[in-house]
Amino acid sequence: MPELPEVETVCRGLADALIGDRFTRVTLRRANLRFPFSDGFIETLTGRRVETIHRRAKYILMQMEGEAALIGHLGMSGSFRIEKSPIPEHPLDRHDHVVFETERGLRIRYHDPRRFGFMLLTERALLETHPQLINIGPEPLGNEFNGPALAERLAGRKTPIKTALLDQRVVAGVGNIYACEALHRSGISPKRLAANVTGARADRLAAAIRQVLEEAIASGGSTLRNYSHTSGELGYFQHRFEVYDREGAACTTPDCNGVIGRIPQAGRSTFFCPKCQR
DNA sequence: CTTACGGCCTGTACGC
DNA sequence: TGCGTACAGGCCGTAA
Repeated sequence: MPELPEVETVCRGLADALIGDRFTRVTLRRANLRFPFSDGFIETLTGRRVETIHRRAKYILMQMEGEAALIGHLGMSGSFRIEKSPIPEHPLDRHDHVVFETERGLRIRYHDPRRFGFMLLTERALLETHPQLINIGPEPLGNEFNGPALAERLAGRKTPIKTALLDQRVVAGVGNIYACEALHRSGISPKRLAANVTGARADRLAAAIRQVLEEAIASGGSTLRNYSHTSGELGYFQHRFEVYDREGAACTTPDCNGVIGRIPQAGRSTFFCPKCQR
């Protein structure tokens, strides 16, 4: 489920709640998610204070007091819930795989039915060069991300632009929804050869990627208020999509009158307007 | 190096 | 009601 905006919202919510707090108990309710939990996972985190929480692409990076750091990923179905005290209506269920309890009395649970998410321990000095992160492309909300930077990453790529946008080496954090949305907003066909997105088109696409992500983050933050529902669940919020999951509906582009279509690309659904996306 | 594809999991929506 | 199929916001390992 989560793409960059949702992960950003989760990070802010976790940061608001956890920075400066200390884990008093860490419980693993199974031995693995996508990957086995690192050796010493519980021992390394228990008793440690949380110093920083950041996002890189769709990864959650948590630096702990001392030399340890935690790399987390929500996969397709991961979420966190923060509870200030146990809520009777929300007992742990079979998909609550990790539970953190803190000195300030919080209980944070990680819930992930499909278990495509993961949590890995590393050393903070190795965060930048961790195999999971080393090949990730530029952050789309960063100062250095623009049309020329995007075009450079797309050069020589013989896949459709939609498929290329999902490659995290091209640009960090874009997933299926926002790839579709950004292409629609910039009027570019998802089928266009990636290497042919250059010049003004690349400028428009880079700007559109930045815009849709920023709007989604703003929407998430305001919807959740302090980045969490009253239930304490982080990261799930509804943003208005122009094309995603709108097959058969009218295109929202002014004076277009097209109908949103859906095609498979690289095993994923692409939603687009065949009329105004070229 | 890039690209294509199967696989990992569970849950849900839908057609019969 | 049940059963089968398709699909779901991600990414990894392997093969070509």
